[in-house]
Amino acid sequence: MYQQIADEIRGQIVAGDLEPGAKLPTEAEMRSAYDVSRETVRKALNLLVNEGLVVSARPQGHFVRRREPMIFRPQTEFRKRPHSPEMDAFATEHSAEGREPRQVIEVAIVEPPAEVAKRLQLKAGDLVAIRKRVRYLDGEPFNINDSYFPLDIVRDSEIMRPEDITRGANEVLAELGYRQVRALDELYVRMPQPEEVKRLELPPGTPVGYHITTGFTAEGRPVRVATTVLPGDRHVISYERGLETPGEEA
Amino acid sequence: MYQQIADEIRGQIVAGDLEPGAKLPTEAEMRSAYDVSRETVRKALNLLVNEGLVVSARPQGHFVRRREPMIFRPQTEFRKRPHSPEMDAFATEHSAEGREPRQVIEVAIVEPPAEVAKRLQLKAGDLVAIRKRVRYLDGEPFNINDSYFPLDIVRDSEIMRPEDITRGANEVLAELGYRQVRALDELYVRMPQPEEVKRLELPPGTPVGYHITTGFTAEGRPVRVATTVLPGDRHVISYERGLETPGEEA
DNA sequence: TTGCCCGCATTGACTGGACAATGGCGTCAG
DNA sequence: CTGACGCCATTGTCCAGTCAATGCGGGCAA
Repeated sequence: MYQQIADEIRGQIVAGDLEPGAKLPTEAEMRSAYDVSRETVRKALNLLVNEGLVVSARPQGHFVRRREPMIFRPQTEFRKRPHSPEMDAFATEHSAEGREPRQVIEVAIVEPPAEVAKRLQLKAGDLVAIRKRVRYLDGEPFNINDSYFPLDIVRDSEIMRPEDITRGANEVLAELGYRQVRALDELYVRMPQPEEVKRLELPPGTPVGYHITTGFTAEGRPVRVATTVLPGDRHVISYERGLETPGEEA
Repeated sequence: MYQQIADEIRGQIVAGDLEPGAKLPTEAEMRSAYDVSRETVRKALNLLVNEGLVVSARPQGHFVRRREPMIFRPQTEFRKRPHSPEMDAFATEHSAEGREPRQVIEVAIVEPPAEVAKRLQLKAGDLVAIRKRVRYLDGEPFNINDSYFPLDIVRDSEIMRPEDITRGANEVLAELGYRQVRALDELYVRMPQPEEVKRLELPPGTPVGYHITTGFTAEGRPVRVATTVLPGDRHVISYERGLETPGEEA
């Protein structure tokens, strides 16, 4: 029965009868409209909230959720910065859309999590340098980006300083003799962990993409692992590929 | 308070104290353990269900959710089939992992949805051929893959027949004179629509990746749009890239 | 031994009620 | 006119209880 209520409202949302930002009837109104108890109405609303269609703003009511994703291009991070050299890759990508970027950088030396150690082919006890970044757009948290480097190759380099690296960390790695020529990308789709919910201020019903890039040198050594947590409501992941002709084999 | 209960159980799950498949305490047990009402316990469980950590099997109880993703490689769909030619790209990719693939194909001529028409650069009223596929693995639905082709270039071709195309629809397109040399991939992360929940038998708390590929010929004409709905609990999206050196510009 | 049926534990759905928290808005005082 | 205060509509949290649905497993009959 609460499913039916949810279905009806969901229908109005997808049909456009209720536009993004529109206010839904209050619980009391729906209660009398459908002649059910308040808890039943709330269950219907809870469904829609968990589907990411509705947000609740106490005590204003429930509203149809707005959605304005930005474009995330993993490839762009490796292109030459076309414009203002004082902006890093992130700023360049998004400032064009008229929003103000900002990022908070933290640097540390840690034992890497297992999934990172595996991809960097480290032995137990090996340490890594980690650059943790939370990126903001117009003051709102946008994504979390953590880059891991084997400690022995970045020790004392610019990468250890908690400041923007204008020309990109990848260029610094190249200057150190570890130019990346190949990357393996993996993407998981899942619900966020509570810590991610807090750091990214995610409303309920917001899944995230968890993107892991491993960068390799020409010799095949992995020298960088970057993980990005991408809130689904703020991102489109986009990339371009050339296609192999079916005659050749990789 | 129900948050605290959820936190505690979540902690046990991520710490590994509760292994995948393990049975949680019953609602009654938790009710007396925490000395709260049943509704409060259920609210905590509902949180975990929507986070994708727990599934409920009535009337057996609640269980820690299992997760065994398969690897999805958009690039592989363009490689020459290395092994058994009677399997299409999908079967080849997954049969190696010892599971039995199957797919149901449907072909139709329709007016394309707006997001497809836009990518195929069609005029209003232009029709497309659509190949709708639901793919199964070991009898379980795995993903939904719909491919759209401009009707004028595939009319009367093999693509209109609702059967497996062993050598791949892309090869057929190439034989028709429309070899694709470039593709644009977009990926959205969102919660599934009710229809997708039904077709893919998605448990609550399962987000999906919505993958749209547009294939272009050397002349720059889009000749194929493929959309794939990828349940987050069954997929890892994976691809490899060569990296441009920062000296050159794309 | 085999097969059927029913009980029972467990979760799902719904009700009615109570109190708390929040933020806007109107009112009132300075 | 301005600022502070308090009302109030609305959602959040929690409780106690009732009945329904489900599937396993034990008991009973053939």
